[in-house]
Amino acid sequence: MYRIMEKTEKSKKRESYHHGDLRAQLIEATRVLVEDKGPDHFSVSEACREAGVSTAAPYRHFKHKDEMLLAVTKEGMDRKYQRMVAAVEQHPEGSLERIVALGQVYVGFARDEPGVFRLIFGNTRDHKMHEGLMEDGPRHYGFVEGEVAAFLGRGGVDEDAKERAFMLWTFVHGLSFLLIDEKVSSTDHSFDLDRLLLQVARRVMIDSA
Amino acid sequence: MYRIMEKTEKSKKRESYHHGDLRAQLIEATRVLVEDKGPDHFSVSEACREAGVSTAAPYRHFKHKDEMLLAVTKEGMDRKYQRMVAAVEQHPEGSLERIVALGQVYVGFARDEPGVFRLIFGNTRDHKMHEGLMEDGPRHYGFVEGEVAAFLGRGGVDEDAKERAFMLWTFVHGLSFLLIDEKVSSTDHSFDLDRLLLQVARRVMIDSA
DNA sequence: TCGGCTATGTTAGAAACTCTAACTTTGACA
DNA sequence: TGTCAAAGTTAGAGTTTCTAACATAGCCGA
Repeated sequence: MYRIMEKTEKSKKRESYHHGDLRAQLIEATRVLVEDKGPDHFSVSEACREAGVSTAAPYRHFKHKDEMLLAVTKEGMDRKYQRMVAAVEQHPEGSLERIVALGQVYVGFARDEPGVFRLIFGNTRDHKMHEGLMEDGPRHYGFVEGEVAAFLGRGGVDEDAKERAFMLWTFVHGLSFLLIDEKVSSTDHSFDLDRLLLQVARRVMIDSA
Repeated sequence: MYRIMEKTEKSKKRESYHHGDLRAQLIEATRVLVEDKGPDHFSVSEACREAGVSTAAPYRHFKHKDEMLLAVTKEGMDRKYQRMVAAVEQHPEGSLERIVALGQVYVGFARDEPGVFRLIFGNTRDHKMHEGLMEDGPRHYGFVEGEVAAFLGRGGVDEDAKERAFMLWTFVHGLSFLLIDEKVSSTDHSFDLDRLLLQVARRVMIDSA
């Protein structure tokens, strides 16, 4: 699991009245708690205890609890996107490996940070409240569609490319949740993630429309 | 959305001290609230208001809040399973239509009862607390594997059948969540569920291993 | 250097929620 | 008919989110 271990100089017991870095530290505390207890068992109070401030302090930085979660969500989406871009760059343009790599990052992120993954893709009605969050999803997905179209050798993203991209998304999305919800044991000897991703990528990307 | 409208004779304002049907009525109230507000915004107090009893009353029937949700979960799984069996029976044995029908029920259930669907497949660590709930999942999934094997014309469920069944599950699972989480708009003119399910069923079930 | 403004802390407390304890009612059954 | 247990009730402890009113201090202009 993803952990940031570097602690700011004021991480424990500050001596000044003002904290100096509270907003960032609250977001980080929130992220850790979300991973530890799950998004629905996260409490503001606990984050405050963690950061060593009163329970009223966060409300100088966030309108309400959900805004803290949204901050973590946003930050998580950015991180996930960066991983996707980095993964793709390691393979030649238009190759199937790029597609597979995208799937690996998707599932990998879910397993590394299930809490944040849930925030990103779970019940997301309140994403609308966050500035820019609603735009990130389609933009990131557009990137995937572009890769799919590139593999197919099309000029642009046509209907067929969209459909195939959607099948792939659906697949890795479902797989991610089944894994983090422990509906399927990844330790099962017959479970081979890379093989499975390759299988699916082939079945979806190759042959007739 | 699924609604039970029949009201028991004591549904509103009972005159007797004892309720008579509280357990069942609380489960039903819980189910409705879970659909209306989502599983994580459900509160025992509200269910009590709904049923017209004090907030302490449920604790005669359930150990804690989660046990009420588990009851709804269990009941939902049973209902989902029945729908699956019923759907399959409408098509000839070993036909691809049976496979597609299973997918339709899966996604259909998610759309009809997103709240309960989330309970069944969401963060399910506490399913262990419920007697029998942990066994239901594998049993229902075994049924699907059987159908897949039947289509393939195998004697039993071999490794290949298992892998294909898993791909299908993963797909409909992901699709369900993307739909109920509004990551993809089902009203999009290019979105055709039946077509998509058939596409995927073909790609997964037909041709080389 | 000083005075004040504003950002960012604090404490106190309201309202909601989960769950327990102790009490009450009532149906069932010996 | 009398008693017990099941299943309600009220009271309240402890936690939570969030607001209001107050406190501190960093910064900035005179």
